[in-house]
Amino acid sequence: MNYNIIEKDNKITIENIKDFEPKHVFECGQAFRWYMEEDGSYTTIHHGRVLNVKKEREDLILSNTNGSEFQNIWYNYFDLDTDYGEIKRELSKDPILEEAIKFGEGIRILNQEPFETIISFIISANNQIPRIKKSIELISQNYGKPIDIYNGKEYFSFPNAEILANIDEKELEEKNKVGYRAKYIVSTAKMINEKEIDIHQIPNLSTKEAKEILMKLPGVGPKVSDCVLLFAFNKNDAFPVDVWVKRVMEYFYLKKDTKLKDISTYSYEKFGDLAGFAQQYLFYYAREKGIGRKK
DNA sequence: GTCCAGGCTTTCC
DNA sequence: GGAAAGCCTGGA
Repeated sequence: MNYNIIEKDNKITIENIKDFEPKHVFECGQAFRWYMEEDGSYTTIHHGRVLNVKKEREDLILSNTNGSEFQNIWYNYFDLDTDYGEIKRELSKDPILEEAIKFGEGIRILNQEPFETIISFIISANNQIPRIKKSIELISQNYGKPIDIYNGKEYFSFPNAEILANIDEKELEEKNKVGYRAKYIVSTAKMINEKEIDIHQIPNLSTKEAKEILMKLPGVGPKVSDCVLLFAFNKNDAFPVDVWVKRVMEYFYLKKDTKLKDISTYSYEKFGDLAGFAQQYLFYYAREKGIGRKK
C-alpha cells in the first residue's frame, strides 16, 4: 500500500488515509489499552512505545513518534499493508455485512503482542470491557516497567511471561481484580515461560494447528484462542464466537440455540479467509446496536 | 469420544 | 438481580 507520509516535530502525518477510523479501530473490542484523551484523540502503549493517534479531516496524525519507529513498529501494528477497501468490497456482496461495514467502515485488525493478547483475552472470559481494561492497566502498573509520560499520564509496559510466572496467585487476584482467572494467568505464564508451549512457533502453523496448541493453555478455550490468533498472529480466517457474535449470527443467518461450533463452521464456510474481518464488523455492529440483546 | 449443567470473581446496567 | 468478547470440571 502507498501512503503520503510527512514527518515533522515528533509527528507522522499520513495524508488522505482510507479505511482508518480511530473510534472504530480502538473501540471495537480487539484491544484494551487505548485511552481516549479530552481532544478525542487516543493514546496507547505498545512495544515499549507510547503513541497518540488523531484523525483530522482525512489525515491521520501519529504523535510522540518518528519515521523509523513508524516503519519498524506502527506500520505493521496498524496493518497498513492490508487493503481494507478490497476486503470490504468482497464482504459487502453479503447484504448483512454490507450494512455492518457501513456502520464500522473504519475498522482495522491490529497486530498486537502475543503474550499480552493471550493474558488479556483470558481475563476477558465472562467479563465486561471496562473491568477487563482496568485489570490490564493494574497488572501493567503493578508488574510492568514505566515507559513514558504523555499528556500528564504515566504509561507502563505489560509484564512478560517470566514476571507473571513468578507472582503468587492470591496476590494477582487481590491486587488486580481478575477473580478466579488468576490461576489461569499464572499457569499460562509458566507454561509459556518454560517453553512448554512455544508461542514463537505459531506463525509457522496452520490456523487449526495453532489453535490446538493455544488451547492447551489453561483459561484458553475455543473463543479466546480464536481472538489470540486473529489479533496477535494475523490468522485472518479465525472467527471468535462470543455472546454478541452468537446473537448476531443467529439473528441474521441461523436459528436460535445454534451450537457455538456450528456457528464457527458455518461462518468459515461462508466467509473463508476473510472470516476474521467479517467477525469484527459483525461484532462491532451487534454490540453498538444491541442486536438480539434482552431488554 | 461428545454434550451439558453448574460454578466461578467482580462490575456494570 | 441479571449479564458480562467463557473456561473448567464432573457426570451422563
